[in-house]
Amino acid sequence: MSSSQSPNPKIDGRVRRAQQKRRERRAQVLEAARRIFAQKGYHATSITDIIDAAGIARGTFYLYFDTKRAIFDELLDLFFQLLTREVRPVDVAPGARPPVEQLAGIVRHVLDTLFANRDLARILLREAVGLDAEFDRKLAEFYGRVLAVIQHALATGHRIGLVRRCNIAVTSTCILGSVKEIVYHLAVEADVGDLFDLDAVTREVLDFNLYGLFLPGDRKLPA
Amino acid sequence: MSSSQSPNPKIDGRVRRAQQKRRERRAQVLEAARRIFAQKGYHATSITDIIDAAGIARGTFYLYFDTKRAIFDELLDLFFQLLTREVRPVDVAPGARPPVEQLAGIVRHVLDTLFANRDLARILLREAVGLDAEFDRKLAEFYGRVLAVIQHALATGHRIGLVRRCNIAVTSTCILGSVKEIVYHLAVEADVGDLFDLDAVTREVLDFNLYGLFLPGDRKLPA
Amino acid sequence: MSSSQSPNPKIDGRVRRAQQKRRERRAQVLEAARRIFAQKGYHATSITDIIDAAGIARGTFYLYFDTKRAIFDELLDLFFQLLTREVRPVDVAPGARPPVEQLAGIVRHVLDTLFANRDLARILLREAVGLDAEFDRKLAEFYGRVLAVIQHALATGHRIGLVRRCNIAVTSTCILGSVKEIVYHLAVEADVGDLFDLDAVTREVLDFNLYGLFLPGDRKLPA
Amino acid sequence: MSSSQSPNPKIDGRVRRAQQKRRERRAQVLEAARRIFAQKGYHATSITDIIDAAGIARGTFYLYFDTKRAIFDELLDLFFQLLTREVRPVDVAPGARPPVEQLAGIVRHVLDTLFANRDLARILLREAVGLDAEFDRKLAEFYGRVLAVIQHALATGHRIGLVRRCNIAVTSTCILGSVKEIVYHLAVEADVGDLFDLDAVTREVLDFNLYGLFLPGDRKLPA
DNA sequence: TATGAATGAGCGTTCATTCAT
DNA sequence: CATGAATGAACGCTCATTCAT
Repeated sequence: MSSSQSPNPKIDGRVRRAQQKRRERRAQVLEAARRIFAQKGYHATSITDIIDAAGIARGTFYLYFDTKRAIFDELLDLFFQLLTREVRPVDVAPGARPPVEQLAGIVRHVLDTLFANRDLARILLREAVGLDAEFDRKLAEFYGRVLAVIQHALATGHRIGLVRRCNIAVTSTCILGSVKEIVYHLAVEADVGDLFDLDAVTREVLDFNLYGLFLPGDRKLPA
Repeated sequence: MSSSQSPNPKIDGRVRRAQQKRRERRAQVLEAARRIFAQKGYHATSITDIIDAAGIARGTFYLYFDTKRAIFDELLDLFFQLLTREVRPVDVAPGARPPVEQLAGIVRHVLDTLFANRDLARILLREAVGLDAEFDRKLAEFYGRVLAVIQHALATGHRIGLVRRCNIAVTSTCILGSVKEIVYHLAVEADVGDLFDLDAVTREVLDFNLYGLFLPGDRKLPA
Repeated sequence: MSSSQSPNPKIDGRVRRAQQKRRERRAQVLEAARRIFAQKGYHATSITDIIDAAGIARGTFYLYFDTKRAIFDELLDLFFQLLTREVRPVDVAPGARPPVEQLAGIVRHVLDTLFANRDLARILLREAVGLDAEFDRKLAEFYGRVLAVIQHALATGHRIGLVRRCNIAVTSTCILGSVKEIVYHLAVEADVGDLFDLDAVTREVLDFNLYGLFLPGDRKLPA
Repeated sequence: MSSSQSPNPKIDGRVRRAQQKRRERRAQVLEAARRIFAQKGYHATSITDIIDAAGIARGTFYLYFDTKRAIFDELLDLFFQLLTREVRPVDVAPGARPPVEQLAGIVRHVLDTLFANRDLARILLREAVGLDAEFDRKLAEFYGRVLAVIQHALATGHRIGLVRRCNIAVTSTCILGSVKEIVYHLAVEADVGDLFDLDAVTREVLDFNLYGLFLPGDRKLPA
């Protein structure tokens, strides 16, 4: 019950091998573009830079990608997928792991992933900002999804009495901002040789978001 | 004891009026550039866009600014000054206003200023990101100064026992990020017609940074 | 017997003084242009350069000269006059000074004049070359006049049996060339501090043109 | 014993043909530039002029030459080589051809070459003069080499008693000047239809430089 | 499929000239 | 007369994209 059958398995194999080769070629160009975009930024990167890095001819590039913009979009979309996969609502069902543990896990995963894909993170946080209206929409959509997850978590926290009352829109934005800034430093500004204790950073970020700055004894609002 | 005397007040007046006019002209071009840069971004903005918006001829632009880049720099530097003026260490001397009130004042001022200069904020947070190495340095320096103020405040808070122990580097980055993200939403993403209760936003941001998310009763670190 | 009479001598004086001032202003601009043109060349010299050097405003320049090209032309015309004045047919009338002495005098005068007006010489020999078709005509006319004088002298020399038979067109061109090249070195290439014994140079140039290179004993044409 | 072997002669051929085509294209642009530069001069020639004459697109020009200046330099360098090849010290070894015959050969060759490359000669003698400091250096170097050869010849002439005593610096400059001026007339000023008996011109130039103007009998210096 | 020569719209910048004050 | 702000045509150059081979 295969969806498509061919009377000629020999040609099938040839086609499959060709497609395989094509996929590899594409990946090779994508990889080169990622490196260069991260290094020089979108505008400063020329098609020449990419094809030189990929070791292909000018025309070949356009065999795999429609425009310079298209390959950039694809890189970002890839990264969006990578990140979205990790951002998942906290499970508050009975018997689930403690929420805070789950949060720690998510944050740790996000930091790990970003750090492992510093190039893409750099592109997302630096080069994709202020590119054009079309990209703004895409970015807004992505961050909107992230915010929705955070907001859902806050609302759940309110419902089960774990989280104090607050303006969800503002607070979720603050949380997103604090994480983005940490990621930015880790992925963009930190020198290559810098060593990070990602566990410690994770704990600090969580602590900041969960407990704020004040000591428990001072927990009174300003008059 | 007048600061400067001229034997020819008539010419003096003429000169003064000319300088006045020149300043106005400059401001007019700067204003046009601000609008366009905020709207289309640095790269998508052409000199033609700016002079069309300013209603001047091509050559006139170069009478007031050396290069396209120079006028952009000037806009950003202006904004840096505007912001830096407001970011000042918290005063913990006896008799000073309560620190939290001071913080509230600073945050409120920053939000006010940014909101009143949405174009510049948009340029700072979107167009100046990932522009080039020279601008990166400038930006890093600015945020470095802001971070230094936050870190100083945290250290002081530790010393006087107001703030719980934490990793100052990570925590200050989180604070900066939460404020930047709020500003970004207010200045960049919010629709023109949106109404904000800046007081309420200020309060929420402060609450988030000071108290975090958890209810007092839950104030225990995750195992 | 004055060509024009005025009923108002007071206004006459005023007019005369104004014209005098105008003439001085013109000379001042011309002098500045001469300096700059000689230094930087025609194309590299901007109107800004000239008015800065002359200490006048932009518009003032166009009060005295129609175009950048016009002031350049005027400088060259001035120099043409200066030189033409000195280039005069040799007098072979009985009782006149010996022809060779006259020649020595002329060459010496030309070298003196050119050396005293190195700026103008530099402009004539460097900047005016290959400027445009219109100027080519002017230059050709000037050198044509010089050549005519030389050719006349050669013809006269032939007639009175002083000069050996030769192709007048070619030989006069050689003579002009040898003098031009000497002038070029003196006026253009020589460092400011260099000292020249103009008398010695004059003698050498004359010797070269009159006697050529060969020793008398070798005076036989190549087979 | 073939100089290079390739496992794929088909590709080799393709590469060779492509290089051949490239060389032709380059030559075509160079040729167009030569024509226009000679006609209008460096400054009056625009890239548009060149590409129109060459029948190529704007970008194509920059595929073959880096800047407008670079193509001009290349033309001149080409010509420098062409000329330098012909200017060679006179051989005075026993058994060598008579020096005067050698000189005649050199002069004849120079005139031939220049006349055959009138465009380049025009560019060298007109457009390259007073272009900029960088080019001045280049030109000075070239003429310096030519002068050195002349001076060496003079010194040799003195040594072997063939040439009368003279100031070598001044005399060599005169010789250079006389040849340059002849070349200038032949290559730059002469109308296209003019006919020259280059042999006759050569003889006249040599005669002028060797014997000067005076008849043997008058060979006495002015008092 | 792969190539790379060719394209041309578009850019930022300059500068001789004009003209209202 | 003198000023200098304003003008705009023209320049050299770049680079994403196309297409014949």
